Amino acid sequence: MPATQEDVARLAGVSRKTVSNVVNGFPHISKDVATRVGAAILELGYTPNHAARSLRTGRTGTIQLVVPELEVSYFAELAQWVVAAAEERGLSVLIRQTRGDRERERLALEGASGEATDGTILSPVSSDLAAIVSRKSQAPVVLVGEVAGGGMLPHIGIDNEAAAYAATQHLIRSGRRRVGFIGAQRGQMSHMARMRRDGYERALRDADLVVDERLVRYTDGYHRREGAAALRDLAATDLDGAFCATDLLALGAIRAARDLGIDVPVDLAVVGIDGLDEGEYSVPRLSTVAPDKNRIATRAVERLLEAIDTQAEGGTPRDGSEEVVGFELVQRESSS
Amino acid sequence: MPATQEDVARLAGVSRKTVSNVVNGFPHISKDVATRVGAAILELGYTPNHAARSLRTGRTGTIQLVVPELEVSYFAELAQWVVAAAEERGLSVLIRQTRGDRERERLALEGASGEATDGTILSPVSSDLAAIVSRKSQAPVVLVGEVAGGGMLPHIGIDNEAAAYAATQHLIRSGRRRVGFIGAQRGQMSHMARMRRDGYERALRDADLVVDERLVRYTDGYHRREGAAALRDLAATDLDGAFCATDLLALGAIRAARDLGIDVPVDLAVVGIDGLDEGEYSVPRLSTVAPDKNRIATRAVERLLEAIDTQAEGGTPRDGSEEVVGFELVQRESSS
DNA sequence: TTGTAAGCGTTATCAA
DNA sequence: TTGATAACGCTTACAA
Repeated sequence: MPATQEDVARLAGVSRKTVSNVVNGFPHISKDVATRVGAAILELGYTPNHAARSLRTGRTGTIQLVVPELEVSYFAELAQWVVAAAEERGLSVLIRQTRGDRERERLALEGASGEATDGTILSPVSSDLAAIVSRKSQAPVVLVGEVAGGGMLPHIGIDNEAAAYAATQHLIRSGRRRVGFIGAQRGQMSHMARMRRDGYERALRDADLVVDERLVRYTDGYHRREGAAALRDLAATDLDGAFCATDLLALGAIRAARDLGIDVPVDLAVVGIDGLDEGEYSVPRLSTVAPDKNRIATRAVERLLEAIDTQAEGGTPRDGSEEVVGFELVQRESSS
Repeated sequence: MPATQEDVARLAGVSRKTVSNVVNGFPHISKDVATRVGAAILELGYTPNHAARSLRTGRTGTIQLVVPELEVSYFAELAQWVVAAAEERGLSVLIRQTRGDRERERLALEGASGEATDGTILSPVSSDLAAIVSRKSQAPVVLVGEVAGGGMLPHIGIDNEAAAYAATQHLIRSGRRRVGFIGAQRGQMSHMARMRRDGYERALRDADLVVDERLVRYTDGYHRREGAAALRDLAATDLDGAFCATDLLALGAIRAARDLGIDVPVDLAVVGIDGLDEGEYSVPRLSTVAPDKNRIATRAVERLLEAIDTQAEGGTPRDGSEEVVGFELVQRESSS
């Protein structure tokens, strides 16, 4: 049976409220009382009861991170930064996986775990999430990656069109003329997939190259396996460059190319997006467009915290503004 | 302002307790009352208040997963399985990262977040954690991976010695005679590092090969970078095989070998441990000893749940028994 | 500077 | 089968 404030108060010979003051670092406490209470706390091994505290304050000190799946390295790296940024601000992070499932996504926001947290950082699977915005007076949500909710929710991410443009342009500048596209999407065309595709096409047009549908493939998810399958499918064409919507797809594509005797980068140049650590050590090393993941995570946590505070003060949360984070084109061996 | 049981009770014309009964699926409720309450809940958009419920019940419905860092793919994959297994049992997972830091590890168990969860699945950084066991009547802990607490805590993991033996033996059988070891550890020799090293040595001895300290390197952490550095360091020797304590170290080693013009597997055969998805698509594909990660995660969640229930019923938790999970030697291109 | 009283939303106990 | 009442441990008025 853990000790309560009551126990500490009794042992220290003060009132419960005084213990509370000491615990919360309330300013006006006499030296004598402070040390007495401190000693009692130590002796009893008292820890404030989290549930009682949040029942009273309405805050849990926990935020939720909802991603498709941690097995996809981008989300693991993002999660790492989110957990770190949250820790710096005294917050804990609850992680949920949607596996690209709408129902799981909805549950994460409306179900019990939404109630157990102060707010959510969501990497949505699809842009069609009217449901997200229509939630009545629930905890705040900040979007990361995919855009959703029709621009009604705050969103942190890179300029996907520009990132795709940079990647494709890089391939063209390295002398490729038949540049293909391997894009990830769940279900129907997502906003992110469309942006990356748009950037790809604009880069082609700017270089006076034609957009050839035969060089374009879509995958259901983000796994290496799917990138490999897409490339095998493209191998019959005269492809000499491949812009992949994510690094994992690119790494899968490189593996498949290798199996088919296609030399990367000689026969085929490959560029991805994500800036995974894995691409720095792959064979060949992967050229990529690296978003500032640390910044995305940090800003997402900050924005969420702002929204939580605003709502707590009864204010109306700032409506969904877009926040664009930088990226960097990293040229490595897969595209030289 | 979210609706409370009180509001629902008023609208449905029943008492608060009745609403509680309906919400918790209590057996004896008249059809009529149930539907009336159900309608009221829907109309008001009522969700049970998590804090109040856990204050009352003493349960949070959340468990903690404490790992060194999610950026290390093994932990990301493990986390994925833990989150999935927890979800199946109606639990949420709070993730904390220790970054190999003792203080963070201690805080995760004793600090506020320990109070916010029903129990902890811990992947400790070192075996020297007397502190873990000496915690007074705190929430239960189940260990995963590294052993700690002097066998006083339940532990789920593979037989590290046998896994290392299998990996090393495989290298020897493929004709290697100068097999090196690249091992991960934080600070002083961890229990896991020692077990893996023991298995490595036993396999050498069983094949009448000598253990040569010059072929052994230790890294501080688990990153590709460190595996690469270790291999560069070993390159001056006559090494023809390398057993790496983790897949990430192995992948780093392969990259470094490549850079030095060492052909894997012709000049150097490499085997890791972890069974990462990454190794299935790397160039060359990575031979590995794959633990049943799903089972480790599932059993850890189950054991933790058992311990939580036992403690809730006032029983003394079953003492730290070891639970061994299977592994599989996966032969791929890096060691043929 | 400290103490007293009240209540956060829920479930457990016990009567009705 | 349902309802009243009392906690759970804490913080926030307000009073001393």
